[in-house]
Amino acid sequence: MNKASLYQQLKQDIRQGLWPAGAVLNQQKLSDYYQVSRIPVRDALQQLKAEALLVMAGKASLMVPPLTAAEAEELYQIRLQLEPMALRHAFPRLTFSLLGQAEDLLQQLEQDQHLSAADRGALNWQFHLILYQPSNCPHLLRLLHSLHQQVERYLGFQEISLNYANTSHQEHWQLLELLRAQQLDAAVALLKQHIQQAGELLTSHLRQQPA
Amino acid sequence: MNKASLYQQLKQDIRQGLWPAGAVLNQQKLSDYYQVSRIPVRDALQQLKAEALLVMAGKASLMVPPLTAAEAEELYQIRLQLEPMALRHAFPRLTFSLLGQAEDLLQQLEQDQHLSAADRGALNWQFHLILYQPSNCPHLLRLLHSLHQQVERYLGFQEISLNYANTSHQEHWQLLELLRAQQLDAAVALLKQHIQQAGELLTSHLRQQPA
DNA sequence: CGCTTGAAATTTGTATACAAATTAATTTAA
DNA sequence: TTAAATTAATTTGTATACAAATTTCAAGCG
Repeated sequence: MNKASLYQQLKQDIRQGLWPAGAVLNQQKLSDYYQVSRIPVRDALQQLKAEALLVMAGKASLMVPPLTAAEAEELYQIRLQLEPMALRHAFPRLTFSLLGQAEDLLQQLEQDQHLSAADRGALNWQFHLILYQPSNCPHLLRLLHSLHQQVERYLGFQEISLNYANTSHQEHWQLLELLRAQQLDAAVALLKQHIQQAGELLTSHLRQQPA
Repeated sequence: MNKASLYQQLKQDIRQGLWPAGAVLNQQKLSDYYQVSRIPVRDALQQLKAEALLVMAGKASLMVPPLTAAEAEELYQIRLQLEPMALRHAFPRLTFSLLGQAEDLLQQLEQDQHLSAADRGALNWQFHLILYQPSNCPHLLRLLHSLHQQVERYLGFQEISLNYANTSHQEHWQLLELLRAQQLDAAVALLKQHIQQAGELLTSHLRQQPA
């Protein structure tokens, strides 16, 4: 378990609820659990903190942040501003090859019935990423990646994940269709609607039964 | 020199050109220079890397990223999407007291003739931050803070900084005026124009004489 | 002359030990 | 009984030492 993989493992374990929202992670506990010294644990923790996947709890301890409707809404609103921008920048350099890759992902996402919520989240982001990659905007992509990772924590609930998936599949196919037909404005409009809808679904769910 | 202050010091030293664009920072060199062990150096470096104030150079070494017109443009375009959003969210909770604080900052920024480029950058961000704070969007604010820090590296050139300041002072005052008059839409429009203009000034300068 | 190969040097990653700080628990006073 | 203060426990921060990896550089080959 080296530095990079410890970071990945911790991130996954947080997503999957091993360290649930509100849990305080101290270095000793983690270094015991993962069988490494505190140094790589510190590194991983700090990186997760920088990505806001952990937050300060008190003066010096780190916590898995609670899930709140307010945060979810904020994250989706930021996505709503940035993803259309990414799509616009990428559009001129989108190739049929890329659209094909995106299509493959969609099919996989639809057909594989027994995917975990985490897997679905990852595939969903890969789909979007393929469309945004050609933007040649490294900072924007890094930022979006970070946002998606934060959002994924909210999709750990199977119920949400399923609802989410069903309503968005159709929109995903439509999006590809519009892009293939060179209908940028329509595609952007659909993307906006898609994000807004997903955000509203999630936040309304969270407000009904707070995590 | 503890962990937090080492991070601040390094960041400032990068902004001020002690470690110039393209420089490779290795832990040994820094730990010698700042008279601390490599552990806190590692921590600071990793944090700076997470904020994209340092980038990977090769497989394991970190570099002060080169300044490019393309990056500057990207950063400003992201700001252009996010800052209007922040202002809109903050608007309902903007008080005259806050507007007054912003005014004080502007005056300071105008009157103090012998401010360093770094100081001007910091004050400029503080001005914007006062207006965005009441948005109650912690993620958005964190993100904008990070973007501003990256942009500040580009304002180290006194020539740019001065030009920038002169053209933007008037817009800053106007912005406050519109906000005080509850003219949100006009204020947002002006803000957009302000950011776009500043971005274009910077990128055109960079394209003329690459850093 | 350029390219690959391999070894030496440098640099990063990790463990352990100890110092400093924070968190908790317990005592003491109002 | 509650709240403040002090002490004990835990936890984080840092230095040093060593292992693993990367980078550099020079020799060998085509």
